[in-house]
Amino acid sequence: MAINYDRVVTQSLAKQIAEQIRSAILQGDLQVDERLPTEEELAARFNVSRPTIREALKRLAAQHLIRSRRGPTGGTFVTRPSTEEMSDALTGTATLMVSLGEFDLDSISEARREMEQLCLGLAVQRRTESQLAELNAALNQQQQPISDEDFCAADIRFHRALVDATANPVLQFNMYTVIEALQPLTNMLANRFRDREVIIGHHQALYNAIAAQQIEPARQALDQLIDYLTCQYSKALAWKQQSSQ
Amino acid sequence: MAINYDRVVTQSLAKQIAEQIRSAILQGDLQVDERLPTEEELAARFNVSRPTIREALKRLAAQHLIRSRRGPTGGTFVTRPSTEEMSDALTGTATLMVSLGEFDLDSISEARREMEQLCLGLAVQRRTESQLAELNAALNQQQQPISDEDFCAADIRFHRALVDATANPVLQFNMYTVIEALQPLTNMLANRFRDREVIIGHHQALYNAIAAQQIEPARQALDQLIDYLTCQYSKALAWKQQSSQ
DNA sequence: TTTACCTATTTGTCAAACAAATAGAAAATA
DNA sequence: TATTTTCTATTTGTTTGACAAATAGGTAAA
Repeated sequence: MAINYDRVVTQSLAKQIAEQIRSAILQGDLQVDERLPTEEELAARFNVSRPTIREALKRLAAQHLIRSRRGPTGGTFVTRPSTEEMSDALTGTATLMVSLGEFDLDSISEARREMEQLCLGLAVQRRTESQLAELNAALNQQQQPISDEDFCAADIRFHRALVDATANPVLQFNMYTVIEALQPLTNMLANRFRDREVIIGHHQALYNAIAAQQIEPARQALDQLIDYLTCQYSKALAWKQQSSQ
Repeated sequence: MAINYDRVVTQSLAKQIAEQIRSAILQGDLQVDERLPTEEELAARFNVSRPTIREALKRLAAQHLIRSRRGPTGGTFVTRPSTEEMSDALTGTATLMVSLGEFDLDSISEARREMEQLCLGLAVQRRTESQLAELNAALNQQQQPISDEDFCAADIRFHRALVDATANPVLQFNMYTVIEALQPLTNMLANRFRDREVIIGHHQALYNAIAAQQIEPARQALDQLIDYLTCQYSKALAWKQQSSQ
């Protein structure tokens, strides 16, 4: 008769413990701001050493699930990650995927075009005066004699303001990936004065159309911007590939 | 005259070290599959203890940036995270955001409608026979007398197949957030036979339109599905809120 | 009333040791 | 000669035990 075997556990103790606590948090069994047992108590409960518990907790902290504080009112608490923390984590992930070649330029371009057009439709309807002001401020910043880094930061600022005008946090959250996934590629063009001029021109057209709440000119400006960027990226990549041979 | 003060560092050593290594990875200074110095060597280099190094490394491991192995050919290696690993991390994040109320139902609904309509446009053009087969298989699975969990899993399977038909990894990556962010809400409806029938009906219409490559019927079917789901969610939430008072 | 000091608690860091996993080399066996 | 078993050194995983640092709140002093 056949013998049944239990699955062999190859994961480290710390990882297993982290997974258990993570599941409890995601399932709502641990509430935000709830205090976990002390490290000593957790060690006793899981029957492991305190350093092992600490390794497990550091995994959770790295995922913005918990935070800790020393002192009599200290301890380890389930945390409420801010949207900014999550976005930073997400863009780091996206940046890694791009650098690993998981996302090719055509896919990024297409995703950005489609998703930003979608946002544009909502932004044209819903933009507020303060969001318009932010778009304008980013545009003005790009027109200054600023560094490549600042130009790129202003570029992100402009597109984030556009996405913020959708008034939809889910779209905002997702668009940050796409906007900043192109960041390393935008860096290739930021040093060229001519490219800056063209980008600023399209941004100006975008801004004008959004301000006037005219969807068609806005769509065309965005299409032309994405077309231009994709074309320049391709040229820059080809040139870079050729000059490195 | 004024005295200048250096910024006081309040972050733990482990976190600071993790951030430095993470930056090196994201900036490409550390390549995938590259082996880091041993824990002993890192401790010497950063002038800290080995347990502190281990805590830093566990943070990076939790973010799928490194992996480790014991033994003579062991060590700590920069890892190439799979798209699945990243998606799992992302959906965990999205699930947390939903449960924390960062994403309200209207925003989720709107984002899903807009983004899935976008994907639908591409999917109708690009779907392959095997993707159609996968859509059909998920649909057939939902029509079986299965558990609530399996019904929800089949629901995700159907929509993932739809998104996969866009042939765009960036859209796929982003859509997983939106698809699974609604997962806890779909759970509310999966136990009701009547709701299942309606959902299956819309899925059938979607499948038929995608198979026939007719965009308008596909759009209408998706709109009706999202409308139905949003309406039922609202009712279920209102009912749940009322019965918990 | 305000400021300074103190205490006990919890996390952060450390040293040292040993366990476990492991690739490949060497030895034993068929 | 080919295959299997054993062994070794390396690196990570885990533990024990200790002490440092941060800290909220209570108490004492000004």
